[in-house]
Amino acid sequence: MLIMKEELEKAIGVAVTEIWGKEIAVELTRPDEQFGDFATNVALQLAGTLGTNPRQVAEQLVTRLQESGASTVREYTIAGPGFINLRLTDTALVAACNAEPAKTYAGQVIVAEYSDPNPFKVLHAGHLYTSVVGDAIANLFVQAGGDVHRVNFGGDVGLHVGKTLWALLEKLGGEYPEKLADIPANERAPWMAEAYVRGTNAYDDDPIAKDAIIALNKAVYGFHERDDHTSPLAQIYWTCREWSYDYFNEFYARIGTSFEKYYPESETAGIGLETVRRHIGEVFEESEGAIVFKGENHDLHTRVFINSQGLPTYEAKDVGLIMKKWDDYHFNRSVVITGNEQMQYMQVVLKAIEQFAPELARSTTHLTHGIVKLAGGVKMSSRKGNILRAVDVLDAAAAANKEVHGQEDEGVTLGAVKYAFLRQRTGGDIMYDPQESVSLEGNSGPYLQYAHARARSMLRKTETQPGELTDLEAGERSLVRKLAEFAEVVDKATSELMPHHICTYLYELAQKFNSFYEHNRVIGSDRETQRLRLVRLYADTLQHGLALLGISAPDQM
RNA sequence: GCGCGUGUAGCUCAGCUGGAUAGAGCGUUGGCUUGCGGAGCCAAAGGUCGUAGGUUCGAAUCCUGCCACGCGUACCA
Repeated sequence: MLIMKEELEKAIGVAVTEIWGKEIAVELTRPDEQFGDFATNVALQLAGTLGTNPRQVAEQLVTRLQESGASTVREYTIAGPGFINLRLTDTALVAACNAEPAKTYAGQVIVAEYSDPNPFKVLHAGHLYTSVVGDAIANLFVQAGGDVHRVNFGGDVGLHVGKTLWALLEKLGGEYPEKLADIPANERAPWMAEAYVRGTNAYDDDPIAKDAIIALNKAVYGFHERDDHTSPLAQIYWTCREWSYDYFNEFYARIGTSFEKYYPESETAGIGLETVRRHIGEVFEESEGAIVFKGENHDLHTRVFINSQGLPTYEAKDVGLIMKKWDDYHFNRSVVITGNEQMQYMQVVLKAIEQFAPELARSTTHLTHGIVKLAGGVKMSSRKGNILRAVDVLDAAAAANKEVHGQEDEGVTLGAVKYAFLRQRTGGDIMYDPQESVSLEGNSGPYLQYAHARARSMLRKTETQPGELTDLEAGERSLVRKLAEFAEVVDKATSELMPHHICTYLYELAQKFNSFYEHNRVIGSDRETQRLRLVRLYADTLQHGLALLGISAPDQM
């Protein structure tokens, strides 16, 4: 389709040049179905510079196109103030359905970093959201031919570790790593999460605890520097760190994503520190005892990269991360997905990197999203940390699904959550309503899954083999027209890194099909082979689109 | 204060590289079932696109002011 569309745009551009001697970028758009398959407003654009009536311009252009235009176009019409609408031949339209999305990233190495949970802490709703979005975006790169590497970054060192460790010691009654064996595997994550909350409160309320936590934080850096795995405290640290990664992996497996590499901060801190120090004077400078990057010179904020104690801040660790990713992958493009509270922060980091490694900064894209809000609110106990956890969201969806559907179905529950997250444009906060997401009516993941299952069911029901699609009837043509848009929609979602376009499209497609289905018999009709082909095309397209979103398309539900 | 972002129907959202009557879903109202999975389809009601200006043949879309909310604004991430 893309190729055909580009050819048509080019042909119109050539005609314009031949008639008026002007170069103009022609862009075909998708008009309302009543007008045609493609439309262009070139006549309106030209009328201004030519000083003539747009409809006259359109007529002149259409006459020319009718003489020498593409064979894929059946007719050109002029409408409204001077739009030119094109209607394709059935053959061209059907051919367009089989077009593959563009392989924009063929042969390119892409690193997608998302999710980024911190060891020793709980996974919250934001991690679920960013994981779902990141996974879908990574899928788009894969679809476009990229060699995609999914990676994850998290703080296995830092104050939050000290806080958790402090409370863990209290729970254990001291540095007794052997007591960890008493914690059952399924209680480890909540046990640690609770410790983090307790440690945080102690840090804020109790000066003595605060000093102890700061000391613990320093001690943890020491475990990495000395490669200490044997001292009692180190044993507790490494074991709990491992527990965290187990907990993350279990969660990712549940939601159907996985990462090929974790970059713990402990591994990026050193290289970050080193890199920043190497560029003191040219890029970074000393200020009030710290090493900073003067963002003011670039219309950004000044930020600290190495604090006055000589420790790397997150800024330096992020510098290290980008350097490390580069060493590991030599990527063509690196995408980092985080919450939008980090947007301006990341601009500073990238601007700093641009000063000494411009190609790295240029090939790095930072995408941000908002936070997940639960419709109707949810009871959040301060004992749990007063946050909406990832499992709370999944459990709410599962409960709603069970209530409506009468049974548990992880595939449907996940489809509901993922679709609800992805159908909204990435960037702003999103409102999640569990009831609505599983409702199976309206714009939901399960609606699409069901639509797919129903189509597959029809294909199962008959022995007749799908045939060629020709001489389309009105209802069929309308559906084919929609199917032909798929590749374009995927391309748009890929170039903008906006998966929601696919959601919007799939829902419109399903509505189109349901309408067709309601008014046209397939099995047993005299156009059965043709329509079966249409049904299969539809089911395949739905399945393909859902797969890009990371949503399963069961054959039966 | 400054910077970034958001503001579209009762609710949740598309549309935002300017174009043809501003689109969906939920909810509301009415219709369709002796049929391939009715978890559907058809239809109606509902919007001064935050607000005031500006640019343009044409603005939800671009520019400016203002209002509301969110985030950021040096040693957190």
